[in-house]
Amino acid sequence: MKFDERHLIQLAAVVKTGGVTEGAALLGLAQPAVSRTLSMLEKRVGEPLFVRGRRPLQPTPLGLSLAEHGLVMLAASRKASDLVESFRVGKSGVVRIGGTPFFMDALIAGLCAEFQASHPDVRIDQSYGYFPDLRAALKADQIDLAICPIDILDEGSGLEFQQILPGRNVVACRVTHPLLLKRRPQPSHLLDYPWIAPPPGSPLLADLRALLLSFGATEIKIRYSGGSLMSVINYLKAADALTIMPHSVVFAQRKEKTITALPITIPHPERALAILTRVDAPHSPAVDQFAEFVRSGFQNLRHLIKRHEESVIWGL
Amino acid sequence: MKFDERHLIQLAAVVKTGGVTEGAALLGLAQPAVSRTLSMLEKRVGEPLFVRGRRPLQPTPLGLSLAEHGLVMLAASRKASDLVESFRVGKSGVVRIGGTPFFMDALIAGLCAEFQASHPDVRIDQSYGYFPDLRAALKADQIDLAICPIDILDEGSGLEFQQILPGRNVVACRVTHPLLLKRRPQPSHLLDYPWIAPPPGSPLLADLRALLLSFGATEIKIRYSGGSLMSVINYLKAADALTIMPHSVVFAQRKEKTITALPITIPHPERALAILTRVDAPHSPAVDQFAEFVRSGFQNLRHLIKRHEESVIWGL
DNA sequence: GAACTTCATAACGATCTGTTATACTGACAG
DNA sequence: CTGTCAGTATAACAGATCGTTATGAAGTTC
Repeated sequence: MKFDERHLIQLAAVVKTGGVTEGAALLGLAQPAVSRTLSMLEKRVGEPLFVRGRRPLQPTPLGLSLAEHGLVMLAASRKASDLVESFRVGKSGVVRIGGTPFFMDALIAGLCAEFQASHPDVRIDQSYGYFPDLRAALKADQIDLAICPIDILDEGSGLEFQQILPGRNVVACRVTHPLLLKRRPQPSHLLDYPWIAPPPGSPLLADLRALLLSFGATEIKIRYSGGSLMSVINYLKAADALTIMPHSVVFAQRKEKTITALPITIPHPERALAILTRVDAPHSPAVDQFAEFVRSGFQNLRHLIKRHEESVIWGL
Repeated sequence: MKFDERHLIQLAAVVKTGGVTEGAALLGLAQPAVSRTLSMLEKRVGEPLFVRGRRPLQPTPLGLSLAEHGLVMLAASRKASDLVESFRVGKSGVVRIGGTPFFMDALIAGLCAEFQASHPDVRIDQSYGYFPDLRAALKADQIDLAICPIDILDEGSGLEFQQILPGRNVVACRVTHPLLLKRRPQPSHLLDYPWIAPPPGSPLLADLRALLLSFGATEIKIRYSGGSLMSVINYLKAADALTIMPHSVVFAQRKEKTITALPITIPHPERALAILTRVDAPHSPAVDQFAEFVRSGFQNLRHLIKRHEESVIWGL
């Protein structure tokens, strides 16, 4: 006995509403269509599904049981419809993002949480990597979106770059670092302290090498490397070490009052934080929504940084 | 976005099996039918449901989510089919039985349990009543089956009677009753003990009156009445009282060694225990199965009683 | 018992389904 | 690189089914 699922749904509607006419209305059908379905079902099943001549229409036990299954289908069908609707406006789906560890940990994770306040049914799968990996992952359709610093000369055939934050590095240290007591710390002083190197593969690592060499270091004294942001921060909290970090990452930690940036200007890398997407990516509303959210989030961040620095200047 | 449920089921089958061809086979369809459904779905939804050119066919997140709903429907559909199959052979459904209290309590309840060992999905709704109520309940389609003693002259227009046990009453007492010590108790002795009367409405009540009067009682000394079987048994356990009961009911209690029948013959009532059904009752396999089970159960009981009495005689 | 509501049936056009036949595409081997 | 192979998409068609309107039958209510 194989059923047409639609028939069971019609049965369920009739049982639920207690009448053929009402059941038909519930499904947006004309009454005779449903009536015919019921007759057909009873003939196929060979058992009465309703007690005839009773109003409100009373189902037999078998009719009732069958209707329950129909109701399950009706609910599933409705859910499927809702799913597509919410997917269309970006309210459901999956967003697979990849990015460099520091940015992800310091900035993106929090943004994800904020995003899901308004998009609770969007799942976010996060992964880590540096530009070459991320580019490959994008092209292999393993991620929808990459957030990473790119050199202005990086070529991304088939990729779209959207710059969201200018590249700007600072030297980070704990808030009790002795160098912060000097009115105008000199680059040469920096070489007196142990250094933490960013993980291999990070563009920051190259920045650090260039920086230290420009300060006249003959050899680079690395005490610790390879840790994630949390490791680096915890290390910094416990020692007068120094490291190089994107300004925005240090800025995002300002509330914690554990690390800060030395008031010393170092060269801008020719680089910018960007959102990378495939130009031929399959359209996904949730991804679009998330990307837009990240863009506006970083725009706010830029303003915050600007105001923060102005207040510091005025505060001087 | 309204879906044809069948389409979602086809989608689910394809996702589940990992291929259009296999999915079609799972549903007993040709491959092009399913292929067309998928194209149509993608066009309607406006989003890709599968990553093209991948084998095994890989669904997009949206495709996967939709397929899950389809799977729910497929499962519900299968369950509905199974339900009808099991209903057809009487393995599921509802059986509404009514009967006289003593028989129901002593014999039928246990039979119900035995029946459900082989028919676990059949629900049994039990209610109590005497012949007039049961006949009315049958005609009003409130019960499917009545089990009660009927007078041979009861007319049951529109009802079918199936006799399952001849009428035979005994005088019941506790196993320690003093009358059991007498070799051949005389009817007159019976009047020396207090009597329990069956509930009003029970045909046993009339039997009791007739019996006592035939023994020469001028007035009927009733000490207790109206209780269910359990009450009567518990009363009997605690006093040297007597009562009248169907032999089968006393017999069913033999294992308990609490009550027994006095070895004294009393007149057969012109009555028999029967299964009553409406002749125009809607066909219900579960009811048929149950009725057949009850019939065979009582046939066994008859044999048991016969063998038991033979052994008692040989034992003498 | 009359008015009213609800359900069943009939007839019909449009749609959709499932089929077979066939062309296309990606995967794999030599 | 190319031929083969399995799997998928497309085309065309016959038949079933759906949903509709119109109308008759049955039941409920006052």
